[in-house]
Amino acid sequence: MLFHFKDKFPQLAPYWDKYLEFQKRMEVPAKTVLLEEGKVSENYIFVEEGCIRAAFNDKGNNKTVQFFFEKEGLSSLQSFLKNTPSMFTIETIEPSIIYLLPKKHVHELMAELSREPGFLNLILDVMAERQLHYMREFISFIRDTPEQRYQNLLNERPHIVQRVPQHYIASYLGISRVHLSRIKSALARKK
Amino acid sequence: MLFHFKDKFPQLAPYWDKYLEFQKRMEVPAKTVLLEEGKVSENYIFVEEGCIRAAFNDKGNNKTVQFFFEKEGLSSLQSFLKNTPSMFTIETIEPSIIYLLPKKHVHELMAELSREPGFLNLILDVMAERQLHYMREFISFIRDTPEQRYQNLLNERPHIVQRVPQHYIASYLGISRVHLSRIKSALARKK
DNA sequence: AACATTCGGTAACATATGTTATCGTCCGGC
DNA sequence: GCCGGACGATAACATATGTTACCGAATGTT
Repeated sequence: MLFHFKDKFPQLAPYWDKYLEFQKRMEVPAKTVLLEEGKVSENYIFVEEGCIRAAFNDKGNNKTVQFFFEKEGLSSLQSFLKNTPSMFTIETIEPSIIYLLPKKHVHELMAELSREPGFLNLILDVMAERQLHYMREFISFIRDTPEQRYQNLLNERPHIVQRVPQHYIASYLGISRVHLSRIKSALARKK
Repeated sequence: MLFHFKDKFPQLAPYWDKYLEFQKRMEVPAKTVLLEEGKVSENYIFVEEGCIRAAFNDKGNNKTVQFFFEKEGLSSLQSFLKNTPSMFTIETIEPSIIYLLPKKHVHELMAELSREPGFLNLILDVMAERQLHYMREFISFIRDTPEQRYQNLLNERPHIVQRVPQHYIASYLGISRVHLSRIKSALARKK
């Protein structure tokens, strides 16, 4: 949740620079596991270049729940905040350049920021936005058919469809890869 | 998100009592609309007695997304925090006793609390928990069949199945009322 | 160049789910 | 006590979706 602040609240920029030195830069190939399901998250991850997915194992099937691209930050929030085993594996999709900021420094940074006036509203905002994100995903399952969900993806986040292998997208949409393929050819025929 | 604190963090109790006088007590019959979809949320709602649902309109169909019971508090978070039109209608299911705390006082209360040490971590915790809630709902759609989702509901939140009319539950599970009825009779046959 | 691996398309079949319609029960208002 | 509406079960049929299996293209490895 941290580096989202950087773009949105430039007035806090000095803090980021101060913590730059603690970040570890890594250049990794595709399919590199950054955090394994069941282990405790130790780093906040910032994507400089490339793309990453969060997934979990369901009776032998690997199911993707979220995608991250350049300039986005992520952590397994629940694991990171509460020191519990992560529900997800975090894995690169493309060869990527990432920065890791150890949990210890994240907490220091948070402590410093909390003294800044307006920080409470800031964090409320950021957390509310995240909450909204998952709520929208949830509602979309109640409201939309898989075909509609795929179209939403095409309209709202086309970069995902362009850069992510199709079978990851299928599990993210909650359907089989065969059915996603069917949906695509049905859409192509309509035009 | 406010009155969750009351049970979990008794050390903050004085604050609640102080704001008691600003709350408006209401005794309402079933199917009373407390907030209409499209309008801006003006009150934080606390359920003293009874039960409430949040729902939205989808092409003429009414779809329920969440249930609330006694001693729970709620608001249409996004509408409440950002003064935007609510995505949901909030409506009683049973005859209920509720307390309304106007937004103005909620903000005052938050401002006071933010001076309390440890409040930041507290609110981070509460927000993270809410986020987790919606994330789990979302993941359940990716992972589970409707039948499994119904069983989860039975196991984890049986009070919902007991007190809420079945067609509300069907839309909450993302299926038709007919199919939920089928699932129930299939389960009954298994035993 | 041969080869394995990953990825996506398609077909055929089985199963899950939606839609519409009908019926019976329960419950509140009159 | 009668009536209408809300609720839930069931059937019959249509459609959506999963599963398995096979093919071909692209890519990386040796």
